[in-house]
Amino acid sequence: MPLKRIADSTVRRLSLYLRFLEEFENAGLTTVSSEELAARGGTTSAQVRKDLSFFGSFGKRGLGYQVAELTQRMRRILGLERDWRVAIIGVGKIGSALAQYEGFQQRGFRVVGLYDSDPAKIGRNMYDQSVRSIDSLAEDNRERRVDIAVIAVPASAAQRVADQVVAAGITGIMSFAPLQLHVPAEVTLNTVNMAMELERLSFALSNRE
Amino acid sequence: MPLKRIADSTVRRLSLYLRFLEEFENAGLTTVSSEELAARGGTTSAQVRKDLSFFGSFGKRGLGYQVAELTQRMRRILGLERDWRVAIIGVGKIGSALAQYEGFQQRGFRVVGLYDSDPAKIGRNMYDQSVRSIDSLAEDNRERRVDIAVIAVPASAAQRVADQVVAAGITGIMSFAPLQLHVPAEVTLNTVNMAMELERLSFALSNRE
DNA sequence: CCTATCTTGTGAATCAATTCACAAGCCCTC
DNA sequence: GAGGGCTTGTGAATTGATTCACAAGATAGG
Repeated sequence: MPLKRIADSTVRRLSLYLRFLEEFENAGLTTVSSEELAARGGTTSAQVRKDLSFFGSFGKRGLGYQVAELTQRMRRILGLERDWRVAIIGVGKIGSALAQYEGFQQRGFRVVGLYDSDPAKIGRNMYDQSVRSIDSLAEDNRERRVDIAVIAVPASAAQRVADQVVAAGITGIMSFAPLQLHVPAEVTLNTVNMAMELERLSFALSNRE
Repeated sequence: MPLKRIADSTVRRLSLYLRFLEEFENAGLTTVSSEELAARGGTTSAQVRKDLSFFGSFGKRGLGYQVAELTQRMRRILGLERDWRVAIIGVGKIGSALAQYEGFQQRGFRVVGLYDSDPAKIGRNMYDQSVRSIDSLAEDNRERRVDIAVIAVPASAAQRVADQVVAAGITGIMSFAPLQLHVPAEVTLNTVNMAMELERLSFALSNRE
């Protein structure tokens, strides 16, 4: 639907707007202006309108936006109207935290598989799933049809796991490994790098006024 | 040290460069060019040189950069030459994962306190620390001198906790709560929003060619 | 129906980030 | 110590993102 490439910063803000719209909806508001959305998110009304304008025109001049309608539009734009089938690879601390995270399931990200390489974990039942060997990923995926693989293994194993994920035909990856993964262009990769986030904070704290 | 405000994207890349430099150092390389650093990180050599130029000139023309020297410079720039005293607030799934995360400690982020509001957890010993009530944060901090509070509590409690953190005189916050926190300007806040990251991936997957 | 008051949607202008391109410096060889 | 081959550091040019500013629609009230 979008005519030109959408900037990453725009997508991040859309996600924020959706969060605020849900708040407003829960608070019983039926209508919201770009100014109100902007105030809630610490941005400007022009920014909000520009962001939305990439996808269409959803408001009424003089009036603002219908909360319920805009919420639904945002969900559609962000691809949240469908369920996503997720496999979590690496059932260590981070993997376990994610497997149990309710917000995950609630938003339509359904965990359909847990994988690990540790023989002590393989075969065990954890978080309502039977843990399987990473080596069975490709075979499993013939019927599991996983959309997104969450990579939560140590840095040293991450690239090998990523290769297996790609080989299994999974085209979405969310990685928590603190390094740069290499995947083919047709695979979409999003990395959350905790080390980088800490260092960003360290930099900011070290360079105040 | 930096003369003008440094862009967030620049700091993120500095953090990446540091990671690559450590790799190169482990591999025994003594010298590296901006072109090699760029190739490793999927950017351009001009970008690398421009990023570094905000902080000084660290290379030798015709030769490149000394790996060991540049590594140390990057550490200094990012504020990683000192230890940071960290308190983890909310010892649930995410908080526990972080408390046990070795990369955390290794990079000089020392966990000096665990806090929770659950009476079943308060007083217990977890991960080599005695869990304390969030309400004792301000009092504790008179001697604990925490630099960074990691907020890993449910969204509904996050703003209240943030207020307590600020009241305790802690000026660095890393939040994992999926909402926008409001803090005074003198407090540095960095938010990792998992919901946003998932939605970013969802958007990317939904809008492929 | 006309006027006053809002608020959107969007080109134009500004501000910021990235890329280009090249002079300047360094090493090595002869 | 002069020349060739590299690679840095940085102004200038370009590309991209944000902000400005205003015409166009919409509502409400008289």
